[in-house]
Amino acid sequence: MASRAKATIFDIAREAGVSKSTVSLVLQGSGLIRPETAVKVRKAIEDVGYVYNRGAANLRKAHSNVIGMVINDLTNPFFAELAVGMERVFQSAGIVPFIANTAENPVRQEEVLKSLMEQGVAGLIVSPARGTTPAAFRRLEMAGVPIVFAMRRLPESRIPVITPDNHRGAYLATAHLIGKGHRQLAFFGGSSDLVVYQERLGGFREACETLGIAARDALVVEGETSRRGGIACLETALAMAEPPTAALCFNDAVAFGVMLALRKRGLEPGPDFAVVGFDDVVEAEHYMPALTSVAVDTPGLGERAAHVMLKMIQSRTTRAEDHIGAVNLVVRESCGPDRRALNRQPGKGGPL
Amino acid sequence: MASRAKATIFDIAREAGVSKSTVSLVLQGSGLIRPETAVKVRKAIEDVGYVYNRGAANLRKAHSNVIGMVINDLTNPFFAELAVGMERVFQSAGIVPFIANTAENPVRQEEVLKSLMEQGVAGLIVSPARGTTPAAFRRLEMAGVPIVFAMRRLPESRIPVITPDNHRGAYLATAHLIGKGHRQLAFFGGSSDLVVYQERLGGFREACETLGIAARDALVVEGETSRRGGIACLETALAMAEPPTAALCFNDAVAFGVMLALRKRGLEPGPDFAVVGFDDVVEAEHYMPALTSVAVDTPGLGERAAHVMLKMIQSRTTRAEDHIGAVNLVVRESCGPDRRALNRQPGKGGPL
DNA sequence: TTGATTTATTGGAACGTTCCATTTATAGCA
DNA sequence: TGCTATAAATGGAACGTTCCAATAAATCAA
Repeated sequence: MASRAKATIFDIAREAGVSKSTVSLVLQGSGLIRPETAVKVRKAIEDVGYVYNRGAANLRKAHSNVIGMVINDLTNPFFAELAVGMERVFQSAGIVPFIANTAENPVRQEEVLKSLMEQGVAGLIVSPARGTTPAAFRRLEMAGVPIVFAMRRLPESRIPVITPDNHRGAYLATAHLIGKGHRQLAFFGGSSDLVVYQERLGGFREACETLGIAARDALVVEGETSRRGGIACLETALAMAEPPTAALCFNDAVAFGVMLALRKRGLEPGPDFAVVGFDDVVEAEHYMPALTSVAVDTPGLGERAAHVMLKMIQSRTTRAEDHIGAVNLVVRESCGPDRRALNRQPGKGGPL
Repeated sequence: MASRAKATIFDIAREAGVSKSTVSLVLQGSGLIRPETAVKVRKAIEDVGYVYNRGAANLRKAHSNVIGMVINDLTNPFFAELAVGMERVFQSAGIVPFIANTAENPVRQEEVLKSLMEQGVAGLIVSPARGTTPAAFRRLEMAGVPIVFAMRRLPESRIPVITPDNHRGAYLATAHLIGKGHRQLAFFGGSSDLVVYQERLGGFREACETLGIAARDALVVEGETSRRGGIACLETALAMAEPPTAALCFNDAVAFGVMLALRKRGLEPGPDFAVVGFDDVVEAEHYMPALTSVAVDTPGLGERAAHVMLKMIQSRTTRAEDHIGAVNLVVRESCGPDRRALNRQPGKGGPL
């Protein structure tokens, strides 16, 4: 049974009493071969325990069907959701995407990209690691490999991008906070080396300006994009002379951290301090209290990215349009009105 | 610059004025070539924008350096942690593991496995999808591909397994609950088609028997292994005539769901109903209240699995020993003593 | 100087496919 | 029956590497 040397189409050919070419045709489902012959060959394939050697085939065909997905942080459930969306569409196209993690490390990313290239990928969907330079993709671009960026863009690069409307999302969330009566706002987490950060912060700032919040009342605290970062941000903010009463967080992880830190101080997220997240990961809904967050339809973006990729491969081009995904604010329990605002106008009513 | 046809070692050879064989030697870092020649060749490699064709090489060498990781649920942060651990060791071995997701679907798993085989993987680390039959791996085994199962085992299979000591973990957790004075215990979530479930449930049962809990006071509620499953389990349990006062959950996700459902009913996890999780994912510590859970050192298991894999590849064997990882109970805030027990013996003291 | 050794380099065959150009078999038609 | 048109099957070359055996160049011993 356990034949030592692996079987090739020649073995199948001998077994079935046909030529290697016939076997190859059968393997590719060509309509040129007689049905009975095909049956015979397929039986032989089973019998010898054949496994197709895609490497050898690619050598001749010059294009694989491997699509790589390069992700900067597998640990963030957000990216898992993205991956799931992509897989849905690739699966129905009969292709299996391979995922590789760069752990937010540009050096590691270089290795991953190199490995994927050597493997002869047909295309790449990438959420670039922080600090990536456009040079990292020059090789790929020269080789004509289709690439699409998901969720993150590089400062100056002509590679197509699929991303949510970060600016608008931040604007919506901030407007909501202001509408609740908050006048001292904060933006928590993230740092300016991320384009996404600039976009979200931009939306926050624009909302503040447009809706009459003085610049000095819009506090910006940079920090890690994690629970821990959120905790740190809140500590910093509450230590100030005129602390904010509400915060828009760079992402949900930061928001969770903020809520945690509030609780630790005996404050209740929502009534005592309003917090809004960004991304609306599944946990947001299940948190206590449930987190108000900007929903970006992550799996949907994954699907989009996959479709664009498929189209690029099919039309053998390396260019495509950017896609800016719609966002919407999902209001839950984590942001009540400003208490002081309520005191000022006692008749103004309840939480909604 | 953007040469249409991709460069081969022949192009390099021409550029550098040497033979293809010399180029090949340089590529492999052979000590046989004169340093100056090597330099010349390496320059040519840069100049022509060469990318190594691993497929072609494997055709000759018959063993790739690709290792695949097949995961049943990318969405569960638990598996991301496992992946991270593995990547640590593979990275230092200079190899890039490719991750593929089966979404707990045996059919999808079949496709993934097939694709990986065709790609000529050197080895596979697999957390099999629920309902996998040993037959799914026969092909791989016949081909002599080293396989390691991580976290889950198949009922009857000689493939080596890396798994935490589920039985012991469940025993410890249950004993802890009983030590707190609980007499009506429940086991929430999971279903018996999972070997892991049987192991954990086994530990629970053994602790109950050994420590004097009657079988009729040990309630078992099967359910999804997710937050939602946890919510459902709690509802079911509390609807009973003599509801439990504490539960060991199949995993942390179930535990989170249980805590959520408790809160929804106005009960406080810990004081009103003790809950213990399993796996100790990072969120457990950050939850409110922090979840008591059985820590299994997931990244450590990932590292173990990777090491075993490397060793198998190196010694070209397909056999290895199982590894049962140590576990320990991390006590946090989610399980107080049974209130009724306190009432019975008021002097018995505080939560610990 | 010559032959024996060592050091660097090279050509050719092989790996397992695909695809093109042929060949062979089958059927259709006058 | 012979001839063409169609269908089915085939052999050979090519894809980009690696590895072995062989050659060429440099060094050494006598």
